[in-house]
Amino acid sequence: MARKTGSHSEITGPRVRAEAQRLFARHGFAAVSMRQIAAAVGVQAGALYLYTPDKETLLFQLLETHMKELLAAWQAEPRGQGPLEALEAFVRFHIRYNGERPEVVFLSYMELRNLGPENFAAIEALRRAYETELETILKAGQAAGMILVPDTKLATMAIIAMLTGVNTWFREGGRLGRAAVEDIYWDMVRKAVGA
Amino acid sequence: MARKTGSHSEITGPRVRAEAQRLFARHGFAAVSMRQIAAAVGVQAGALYLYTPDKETLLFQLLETHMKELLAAWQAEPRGQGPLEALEAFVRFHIRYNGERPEVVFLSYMELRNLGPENFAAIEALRRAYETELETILKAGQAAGMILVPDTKLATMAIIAMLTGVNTWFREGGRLGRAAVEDIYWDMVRKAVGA
DNA sequence: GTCTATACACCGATAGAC
DNA sequence: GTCTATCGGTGTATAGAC
Repeated sequence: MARKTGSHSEITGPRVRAEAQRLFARHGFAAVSMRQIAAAVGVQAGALYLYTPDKETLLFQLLETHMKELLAAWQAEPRGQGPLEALEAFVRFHIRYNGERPEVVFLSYMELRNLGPENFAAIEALRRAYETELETILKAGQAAGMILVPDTKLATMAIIAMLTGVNTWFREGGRLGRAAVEDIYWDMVRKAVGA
Repeated sequence: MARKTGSHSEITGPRVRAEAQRLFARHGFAAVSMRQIAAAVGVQAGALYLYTPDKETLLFQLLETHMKELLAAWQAEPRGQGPLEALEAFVRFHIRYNGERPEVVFLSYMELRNLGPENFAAIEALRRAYETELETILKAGQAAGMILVPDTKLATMAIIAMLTGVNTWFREGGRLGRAAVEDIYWDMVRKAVGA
């Protein structure tokens, strides 16, 4: 039975976050009003404040959830024994995982400046933790003589930028499928680190 | 003699663009008001409309000017004879040129969605022209057997993403100087394309 | 839990005086 | 060329009814 009003807390909360994510990604955080989010959810603007104390916190929770899930997913990702296998796993994981959720990945790179200092620092710390995962692999490979890069920190940043860039041009149904893109990027990364 | 009012057209126009660029880069296009820009310039909000028909056009002109200057600067850049020398010139040029104007480069990547369809298309065309410059080099190198990449288009996107990413972490006075960064990235790019 | 109504500030853009 | 004043609209967030 449809009804216009009533208790929907368990449904509305996730819907608010989903619509906010979609709209923020599409138009930008500052360009989206709470009224627009409410309209997309199908409630009045005031009702949003049952689920978030304010607009910035809504953004922060989207980003924090994403970063924590990203780290957890990488921890759970199967990877081989050596540094080279780990590097290949990272490359394929990053392309695949980010490719599956372009909206929130986009937000994570574009809307950090709309966070206050504490919230910003919290997301930055999670991002650094993720970068450290890759740098640790590169250092191990370097130590084992299986990788040769001039600087592991710069190689880390270069590889992540390169992989994240896939989201800016990849389109489902385009010339290349996801698997082919993974293969090609792994080939370039492997060569770039002298493996 | 200082005076509060008078004719300053030749000075105010550039100042409006400079302050808009600074504020847009710092806070985001949608988050900056015309009143803020006016205050930074030292005029009243209404006076801005002597220099731009509206806010979006102000953004567009910043981006268009930047992209045209980027293309012109690359055309004027000295480069060697072969594809490998041209690739090295491109890598070093991109890092150096973008590193010198981080604000407008940031805008060019972040604020495209605030343009209307025609303005968006115009900037996209300029960006594609720049990407084509690199892809042409890669194709020539591939044809000459001096470069081996699985896909020149993907290699183009990967290299540009990787190089542009430098701006996200590079800080003047950090561990590495600009020249060292150029050297390191050129080393990684050279290896990535199998040269 | 959601609604209606609203407080209060700010928005982009324009008109007309000087 | 710049100012002051202002239009019509929208912003986030809250109060109180149900």
